[in-house]
Amino acid sequence: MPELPEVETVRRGLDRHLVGRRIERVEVGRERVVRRTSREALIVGLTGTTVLAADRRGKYLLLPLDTGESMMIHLRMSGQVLIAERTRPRPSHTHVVLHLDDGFEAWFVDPRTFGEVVVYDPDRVDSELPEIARLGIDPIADSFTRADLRAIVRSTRQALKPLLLDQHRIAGIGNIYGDEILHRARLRPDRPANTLDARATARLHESIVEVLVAAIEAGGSTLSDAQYVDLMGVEGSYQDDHRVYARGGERCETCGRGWIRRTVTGGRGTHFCPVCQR
DNA sequence: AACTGTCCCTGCAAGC
DNA sequence: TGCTTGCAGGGACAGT
Repeated sequence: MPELPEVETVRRGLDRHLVGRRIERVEVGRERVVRRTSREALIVGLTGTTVLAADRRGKYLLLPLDTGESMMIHLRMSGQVLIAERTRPRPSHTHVVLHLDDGFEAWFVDPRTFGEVVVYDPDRVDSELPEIARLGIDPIADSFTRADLRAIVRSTRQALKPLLLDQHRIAGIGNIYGDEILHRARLRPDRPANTLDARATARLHESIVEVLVAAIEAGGSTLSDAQYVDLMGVEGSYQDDHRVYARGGERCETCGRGWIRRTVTGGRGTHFCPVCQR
C-alpha cells in the first residue's frame, strides 16, 4: 500500500513525465474518486492547464497548475498513477484519464476507490483540504530533527505504533513502514512513547529516516495483494528487505532467536519480534 | 487524551 | 471445482 516511499517514487516519476505537460482533455469514470467535488469540477479545473511542479506532503501528491490552483492526488490503499501511450489498453478500474500534449496519457487507477483526485485552491487549503493543513512534519525533510522527535515522544504516553501512524504528528508513515521502523529501532510497538530515553529516541529517529530512505531507493514495496507499481508499471523491491511485516510466525532474522508475533492494534496488523524489540 | 470500532471497496486466499 | 466468508488497509469519524 502506498506510504511515503511509494508516494515519493510516484512523485519523482510525475516530476519527469507530467511536469511541464499540458493537459488537453480529461475523462472521469467513477464519480467516487472525485467525491469531494464533482466530475465537472475536475474536468473544468484541469482541462487546458499546464502542470508546474510535483510536490508531496506526507502521502499526498500536490501538483500546482498554471491557473493558480493545484491538483491533489491521494492513492490511499490501492491507487496507482500510470503514464502510458495512448494506444495501450487501460487496466480495469481506470477512473481518471488525462490526455497530455506529448501524446501520452496519465491514468488514475484504483480498484478499491479509497483514493481520490481533486483540484483545489492552495490559498484556501484550510477549508478545501483541511487534512493537509493539519499534517505533521515530513520525516525525510532535513528539518525533521532528533529534537523534533524528542518533543513528539515526550508529549504523549500513546503507544509507539499508533503514534508513528498519526499523520498529524509525522506525515507519511503507514502500517508497513511503522512496523519496519520499530523493528530496526528495537522498540516494541506497544511501548508508551514517553518511556523512551534520549538514546532510544535517537535510535527511533535514525530508524525512521534510514528505513524510509532505503525504501525510496528500492522504489518502494510491492506486496502480493496491493499491486503497487511506479508510473511506468515497475514494481518496488523493498518488500525483500521487510524484517517483520507480514512475517508473523516466522523466525526473526535479526536476532535469530525470537518468533515474529502478529497482533492487531487499532484494527491494523502489527508485527514485531518480542525478543529484540523492547 | 487515548482508546476502540465502523465505514468505504475490491481482490485475493482460506475453508467448506 | 465452486461457492462463501474473512481479511487487508488510509483516514475520517463516532462512541466510550
